[in-house]
Amino acid sequence: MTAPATIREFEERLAELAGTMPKRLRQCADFVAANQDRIAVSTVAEMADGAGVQPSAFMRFCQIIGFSGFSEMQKLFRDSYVGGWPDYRTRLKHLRETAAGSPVALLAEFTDAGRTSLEGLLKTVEPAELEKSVELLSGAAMIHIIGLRRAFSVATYIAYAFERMNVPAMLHGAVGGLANYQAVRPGDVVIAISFAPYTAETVAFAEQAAGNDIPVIGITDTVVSPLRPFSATTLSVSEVDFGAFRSLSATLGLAIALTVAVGAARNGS
Amino acid sequence: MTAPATIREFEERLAELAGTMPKRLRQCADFVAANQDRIAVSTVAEMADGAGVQPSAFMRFCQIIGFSGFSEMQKLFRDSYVGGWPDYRTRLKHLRETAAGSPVALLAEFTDAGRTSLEGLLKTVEPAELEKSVELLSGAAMIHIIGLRRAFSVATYIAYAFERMNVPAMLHGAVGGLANYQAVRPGDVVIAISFAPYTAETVAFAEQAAGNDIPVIGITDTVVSPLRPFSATTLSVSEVDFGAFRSLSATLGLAIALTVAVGAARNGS
DNA sequence: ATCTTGTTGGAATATATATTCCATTTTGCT
DNA sequence: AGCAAAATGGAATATATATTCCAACAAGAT
Repeated sequence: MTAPATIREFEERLAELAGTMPKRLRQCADFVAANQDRIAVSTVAEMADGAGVQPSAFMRFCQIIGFSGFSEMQKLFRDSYVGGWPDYRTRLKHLRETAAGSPVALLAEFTDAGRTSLEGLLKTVEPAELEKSVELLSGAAMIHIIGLRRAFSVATYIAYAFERMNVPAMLHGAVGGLANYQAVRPGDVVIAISFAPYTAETVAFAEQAAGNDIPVIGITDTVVSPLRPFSATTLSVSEVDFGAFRSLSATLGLAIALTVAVGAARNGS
Repeated sequence: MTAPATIREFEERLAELAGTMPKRLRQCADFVAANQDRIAVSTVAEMADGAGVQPSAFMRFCQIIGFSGFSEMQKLFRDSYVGGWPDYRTRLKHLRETAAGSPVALLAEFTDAGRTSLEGLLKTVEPAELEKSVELLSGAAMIHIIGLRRAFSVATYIAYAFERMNVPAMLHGAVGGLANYQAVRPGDVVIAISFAPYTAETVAFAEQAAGNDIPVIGITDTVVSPLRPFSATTLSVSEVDFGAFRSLSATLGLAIALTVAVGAARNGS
């Protein structure tokens, strides 16, 4: 068997062989596939550690792919590295100038919008509010999540993350756009997510909850959000939008941080 | 004299000292300035050769800049290349130790992860594949979207965006985790989204579609993804993740770009 | 249940690479 | 031109890193 001569060939070989590999080698394959760019600048020991295997196992992996050893494999990646990939900034600039109108150019724009949004996130979110939210959610008997239309993906992600961490949570509005008002009981907490133009159902749900003295955590964009009056605490996110669409990157980032913090707080740590 | 801690600091130091250096060291400085990206993947011998000096001279150069030797200097460049792609073992540990009490620190971690993921997006997505995807989707009679568990939020977002742009699309698995295999008909296109550990249902759906000659567009993470064999075209996204949680920022960015591009193509513009 | 084949972990070894040292050469100064 | 100081080249050494090997173990077949 001959060694792959290009990265593409390497990828093909990897995809082809990965399925038939035993456990440890499979770990190597997965790690390598997910961290291709590390190969050029890492030692076997580092790669093996990252994949969670012994250096000798990683060595075998290289040989099964067709290289004589790690060094030969690394050489392929080092060669392709030199003169390759410019950094993010230049790449973005280049795409803007040359690829205008193409899907990649769009991708670049949304990428940049998302990045900017994320950078703004730390400024717009009040640490005190965030901490209060975590506290409220940590003590909740049940967490109700509502977010419709554009905010629905965020709601589903929060629901998924809570489920994964064994935190009792319920996603409203998933079926038939209906919210189950009656399911909200004393001791529960509501997370309401809505952005301009605010969905009436979400606001109504928050209002109803607030009326019954259920604490509401609002995830929203502006200070004039209709969610604010009904919220015990509000987390503000401002997304940079490109054209008529906004990238949710910052909102998702906030959602994950919130859920993980709550999960950590509840699961004993 | 202390070693530069960042590339920027290194550049400053270099600019400051280059003027006062003797001939051979000057050659090193010039070569390094012009070939910064080689440092991470070259040996002293190679660098020295490139600069036209002896290895020992290059060694002295590193020390004059403030490093203990070449290895230390190389480390700076290697680290900056993997730039923030943290090996998640250490980060996760760090997170457990320090951030448990502070949600804001968590938020900072996740925004950082999101930012890095987004920057990586421009590298991992193949322009040609993206264009092919847009083309396929533009001509589709109906677009079927499947993504479960972690990928579900992405799927819902894509469904929402298509709906907004009057593109006929159908989200599978939303109710009862069921996919409606029978709804897929000739002329349709499937978007399948799955990340490690890959959800069996998603893969099965893609397989079924591929078997009936329905083009599948796979949104996945690595080249060893089980989605790949069944996909007419694959869009790769690698997210930085902390154990079980990943930011999805990059994936959503890709999803938006893809849907908007398709929307624009279909709605005449 | 026993054997065989394949897989794994870890220590031992080989190799590549960085680093130091010092004799020699060059440069700058009086 | 002659001296002192600095710079240089190359060989010798130290260190890090890749690579191999084999004993222990697990999985599958008979």
